[in-house]
Amino acid sequence: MHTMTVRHITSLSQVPQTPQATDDGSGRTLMKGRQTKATIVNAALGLAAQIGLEGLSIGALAEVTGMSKSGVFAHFGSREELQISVIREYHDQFESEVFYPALGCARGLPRLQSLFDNWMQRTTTEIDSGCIYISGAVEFDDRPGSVRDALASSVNTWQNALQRSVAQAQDEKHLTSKADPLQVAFEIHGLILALHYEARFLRNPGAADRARKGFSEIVARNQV
Amino acid sequence: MHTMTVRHITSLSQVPQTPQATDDGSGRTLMKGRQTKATIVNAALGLAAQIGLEGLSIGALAEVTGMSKSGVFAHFGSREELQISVIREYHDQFESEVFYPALGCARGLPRLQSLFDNWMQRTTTEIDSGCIYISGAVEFDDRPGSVRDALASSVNTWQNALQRSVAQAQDEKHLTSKADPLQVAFEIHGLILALHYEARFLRNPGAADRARKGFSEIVARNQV
DNA sequence: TGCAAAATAGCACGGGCGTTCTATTTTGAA
DNA sequence: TTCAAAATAGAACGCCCGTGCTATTTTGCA
Repeated sequence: MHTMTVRHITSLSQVPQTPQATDDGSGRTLMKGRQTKATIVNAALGLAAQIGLEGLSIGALAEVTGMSKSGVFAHFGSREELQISVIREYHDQFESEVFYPALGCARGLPRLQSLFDNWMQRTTTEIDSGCIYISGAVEFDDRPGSVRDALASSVNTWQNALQRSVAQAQDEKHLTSKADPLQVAFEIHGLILALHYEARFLRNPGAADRARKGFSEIVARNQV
Repeated sequence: MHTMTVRHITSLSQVPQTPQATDDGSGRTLMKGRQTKATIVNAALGLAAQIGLEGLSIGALAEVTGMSKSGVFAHFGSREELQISVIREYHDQFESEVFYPALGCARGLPRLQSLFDNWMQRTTTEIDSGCIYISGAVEFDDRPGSVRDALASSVNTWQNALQRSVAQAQDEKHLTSKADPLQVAFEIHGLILALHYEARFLRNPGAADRARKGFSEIVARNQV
């Protein structure tokens, strides 16, 4: 029944020959599969933001993208790998929307303020669309495995960047050296989480203003 | 509040004859079903805290309680009703662990401090067990229905109590009248959410201390 | 243009889910 | 002790899931 075609690798030509591809525009040799995969991942990101990484199903994804289940599946090899791809995509978007633009501001308080503003901006749109860093944390907080690892690693990267920015603001004498970067980052994180909770779940108006006010209070209290 | 049930009585014999039960100890006429239901709900609460209200499955619950699936099911009539029962149970526990004990403290800052301490205490244990108000918010933030309604209503009850306590602290001149109770409650909520996120998901040590420190800063800033 | 390799589709599988229906057991007041 | 009602069990349902096969189509260099 199951004809086990044992692939004996005797010659290099049997190695799957991953063709290199110019990862974006028009340079030809962009294999169709990569574009399709990108399409799928984007659709999956939108879906996961709304219903969570755990809610993500290959069937639903196939329907959305107009493909067959197995066609979608083949790009990832497992549901876990799909989830990880989604996390990576989210990570990249977050980085390019929140982190990189802030590098245009001067080290210290200006950059910290920019990081927060960009973060607020993104969270505000996520009041409608949902946030994977937040929903994923709840879904995977005691479900060990590679998905959890990918998620935690991604969040940690961002937290470290935020803490570093606080420390830089201290170096630049914008914030008092007595402040604890971990404490400041913790409190800022809390404001974002409360914003997401109260605006997205409870649908309380004015949450964004309260988050912004909270941030300025934190800055004021830690100013030199 | 939930004892309304104004049954329109057309023929007494048709009324399902809900037998009244002494809801606790040994007073006889405690129908076996009620005890069993309570057992199930408790097991469900433990399960839901860990894997979420959405992860709750009747099969798993049957296995845990040593009953049959249909035996469990019969007590609720639907999965939604089971989830709502769990939310009610959580609500009651939260109330009796966090809210009521604080009423023993004097109105104003002492009571607010007690509310926060009790909340911290509960959240600390929930770093291991999980919190339904937090995971449920993420699971149901755009899934309308009776489960979401029950959850939001329960959370709102608590938020109102917290805001009221802040306002009382202003009345008692413990906090400045310039403070905004909504703002203060928002920031406190953020601290708890950050604690839960960073301790339960990221497993960062020291999060509880940061939450406590954050609270005392909020109080200090708003003190008269 | 030919043709291997890559991409996609189609189908089936085993398993868990909530729910329904019908039996059986257990309960507790008369 | 009796016996209806309450509580529980058992089996079956249709559904969707992830995944593994095998075919078929599409791609893009030689």
